[in-house]
Amino acid sequence: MTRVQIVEDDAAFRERYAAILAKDPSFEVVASVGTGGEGMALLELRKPDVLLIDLGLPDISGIEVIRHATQVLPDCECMVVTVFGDEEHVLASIEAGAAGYLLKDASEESFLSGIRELINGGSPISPIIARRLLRRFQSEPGASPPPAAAADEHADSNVSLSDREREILLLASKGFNYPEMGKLMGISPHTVTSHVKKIYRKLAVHSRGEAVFEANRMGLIRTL
Amino acid sequence: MTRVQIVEDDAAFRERYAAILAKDPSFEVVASVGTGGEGMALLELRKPDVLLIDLGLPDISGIEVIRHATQVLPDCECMVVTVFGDEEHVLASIEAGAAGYLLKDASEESFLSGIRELINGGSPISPIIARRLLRRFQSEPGASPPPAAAADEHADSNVSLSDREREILLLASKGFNYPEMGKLMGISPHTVTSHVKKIYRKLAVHSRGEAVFEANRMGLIRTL
DNA sequence: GAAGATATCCCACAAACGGGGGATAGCTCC
DNA sequence: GGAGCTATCCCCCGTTTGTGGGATATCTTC
Repeated sequence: MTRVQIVEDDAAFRERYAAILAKDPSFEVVASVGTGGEGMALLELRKPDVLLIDLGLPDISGIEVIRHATQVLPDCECMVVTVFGDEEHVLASIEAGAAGYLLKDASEESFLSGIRELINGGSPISPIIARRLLRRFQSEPGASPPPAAAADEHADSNVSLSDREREILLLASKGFNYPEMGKLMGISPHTVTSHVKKIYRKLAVHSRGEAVFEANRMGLIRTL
Repeated sequence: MTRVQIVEDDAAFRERYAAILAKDPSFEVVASVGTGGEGMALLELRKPDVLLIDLGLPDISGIEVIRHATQVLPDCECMVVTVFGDEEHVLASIEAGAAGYLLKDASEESFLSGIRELINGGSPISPIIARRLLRRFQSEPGASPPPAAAADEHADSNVSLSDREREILLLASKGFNYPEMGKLMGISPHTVTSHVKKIYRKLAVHSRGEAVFEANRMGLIRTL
């Protein structure tokens, strides 16, 4: 019998988790609360084997709860279930002692199997999260190449955009939309979207803001 | 159409992988060999999108093949499929550039979904492997830069954003959408839109891309 | 001359965004 | 006490974006 505690401020999600867990009789939800304060208080009372923890809690950060849990209940496995996939949250959670990290859009099956993996000593991690972790790992071990921005023509950090792509990126960074860019460049708006798609893949981003940010960081577009 | 190359010395496994891949018409096995030498030679000829690589090859280590692949085919995703779950192999693979790490006992579904995750920018990792990675992360305090906490007194060039606004701008630059930002900050998505509207007015912009660009130019957000 | 990379065009659809309202509450500064 | 600012929340609605397809035409490159 695996005792599970849920700490998640969204009642709908709490219920969803509980419903999923109810499908496996080997799970028992011993606590289900909406704030970090309640969560921490209940940890020592209910002594769960697994803690499902959201990061965006109204009172304190889920990170704090994880830290507390690993201290007072070293045998309790903490699984983060959240919408946040950014590096800061992931790293902070793991450093605090999280053993698993799932995104909230995980399917029911991966959710259940995730918890089973957890109690079997594994660390289920959403692939998107894992990629960020690996990136971190790859950059750490070796001497990290200093980001010395050589302002040369070939200052690309391994990504190279075509002229057309760079041009579009610049226009996008100035707030032009597809029809406007098309007009300015004398091509169809559809073509612009095609280019943008390729740019996003090359930069590994999924939105304008992110693309401009990354391009800036990589020195692909000049701020002047 | 995703081009897959298989490098695995056990013919039975090679065939199994090919059979599984055949079930999804969007996959095409462009090479399937049993030695690292052959594998490296074929990489540049077949230019696969995904490399399934075993570590225990007869001639050279799969690690070498990965290293070679990431150099000559930067866009090719390398997925290790092996029986070795020890830290050395895992870390070496990842440092060499592996993007995924599955154990050979993975189910057919997790195998297929793993490859799909891979090409979608994720990193499928067997939970047992992931646990070792996390342990590594936890033990090595490492050079994890402190999360960009707080508000420095930046010299804003004539516009001044409130703390809240700056915070949102930073999140926007990292590709978060409204619901995610709301969750992250513990406020309603509606509130986020309100802030964004004000930011746009202050910066005199009308889109994410433009906002990030301007904010960058004005030194309101750091490119890190 | 076949293969690759690039640029071009088109369709379609869900999700996200931008901008227009308006409202309550707390805080500061005069 | 009231004006001004910030933060918070909500609705509506048309536009834009992101992303999946697929297609043709260059122009190198091998």
